[in-house]
Amino acid sequence: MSAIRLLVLGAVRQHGRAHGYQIRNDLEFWGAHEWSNAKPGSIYHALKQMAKQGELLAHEVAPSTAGGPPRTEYELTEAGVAEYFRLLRESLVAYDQKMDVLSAGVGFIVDLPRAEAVELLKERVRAIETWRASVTEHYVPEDGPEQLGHIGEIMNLWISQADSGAEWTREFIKRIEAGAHVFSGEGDPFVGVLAEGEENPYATGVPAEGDDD
Amino acid sequence: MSAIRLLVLGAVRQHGRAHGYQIRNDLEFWGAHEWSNAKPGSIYHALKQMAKQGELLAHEVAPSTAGGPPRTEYELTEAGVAEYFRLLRESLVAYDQKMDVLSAGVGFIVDLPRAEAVELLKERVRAIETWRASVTEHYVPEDGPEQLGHIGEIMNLWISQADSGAEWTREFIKRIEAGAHVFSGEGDPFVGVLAEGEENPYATGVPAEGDDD
DNA sequence: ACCTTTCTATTCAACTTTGACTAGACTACT
DNA sequence: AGTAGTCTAGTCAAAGTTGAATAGAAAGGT
Repeated sequence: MSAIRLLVLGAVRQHGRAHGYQIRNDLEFWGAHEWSNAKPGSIYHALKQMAKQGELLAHEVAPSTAGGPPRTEYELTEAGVAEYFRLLRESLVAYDQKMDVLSAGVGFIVDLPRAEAVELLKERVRAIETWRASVTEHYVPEDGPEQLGHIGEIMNLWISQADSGAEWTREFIKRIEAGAHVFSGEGDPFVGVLAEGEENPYATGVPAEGDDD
Repeated sequence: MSAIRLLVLGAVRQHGRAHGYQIRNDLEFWGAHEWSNAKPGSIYHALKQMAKQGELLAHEVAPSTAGGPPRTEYELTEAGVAEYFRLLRESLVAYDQKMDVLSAGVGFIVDLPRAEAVELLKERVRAIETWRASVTEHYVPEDGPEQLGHIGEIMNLWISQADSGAEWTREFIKRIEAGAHVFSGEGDPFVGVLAEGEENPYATGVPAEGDDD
């Protein structure tokens, strides 16, 4: 699973109704262009695809109000909302070391009730621990990991990343349990969208230096 | 950059001459199906694409010796060798948090001289540190990261993963400097390929349980 | 008034990835 | 000797991703 659908669904949902360019801007505002494959092409493709599959409803809209070609606005259908929450829950639980998916999930985690968020993250920790156990058990030869030669270093790497991921999750759980952030049904949500016309303080300029990927 | 080309080039190179199914088996032997997109389709596609681009030379080979359709064997061209080392070096230095690329690079790191390996890994550490500095500098508002709400948690996550990646790299460097592993030009290399007919102790069965991705 | 740049919004072709499918040959059992 | 199962080897259509290209409108200079 890639992060793009979750991101697009979540972004459209926050607006109620949005066109591609708005999504693109929001994702940039969240820094998603840094950690996900949220390029224009992918966004428009996801919008069209999900419209075709009935998760989004496409409204044809007159030539845009501010220059450029006419734009299409999208809205979540019921199926879209269901899919959104399915992807959101999955992104928080599943450990497949896809950081972009987890990041997207964290970005929308406050759409869930606090208790469920904690529950999902705890399940995540368990999933990581299970993964770790199964990997160390299956991939370490009886005569010790040295037998793997430098290939064993890859295992080291993955395990260290898994441990650090688990540790971050535990700390995050603690912060949530201590009352951090505003979750679903707890009053004014933190909104991470740009209002029509609001300027984006983080507009594509982060890489300023360090642009050498 | 995806890891597949590096993996395929490296695997073909170790055999001297190999067909798709052999590659597929090697990658499975290394556990690459766990941490990379090395599915059959991708492997065959990469082989054909690179053959078309002159990095591999395709030999048509008679109906296989052991059942199944006729197979095509591939060999690295000079351009292929150059591309292999280019990708290998890039994979070790670049910090774009693609674990599969780094993993592939580590898997082939011993094809480089020990000194160069250390040099590249040190550059990697520097790249991570630069990335970290630029992110914290650009994305933290003046009034503290709390202003970002739960979005700030994503930054926490990325930074913790970066730190753990840097730490692993430093430890790996230490081990190499202390003489671990056998690098290019240091005698019998550690070979991670299966000989014709040798059985694969790690054949697709690792997920045994924990298969729920 | 004219030209250049920038912003808005999207499209497209080329490439890559996915997962299911095909199909021949050997293996083991009844 | 038939046949169910598995191993070998690869293909293909559908989906996703990338990066560049398009095109109208407004802003800003000369």
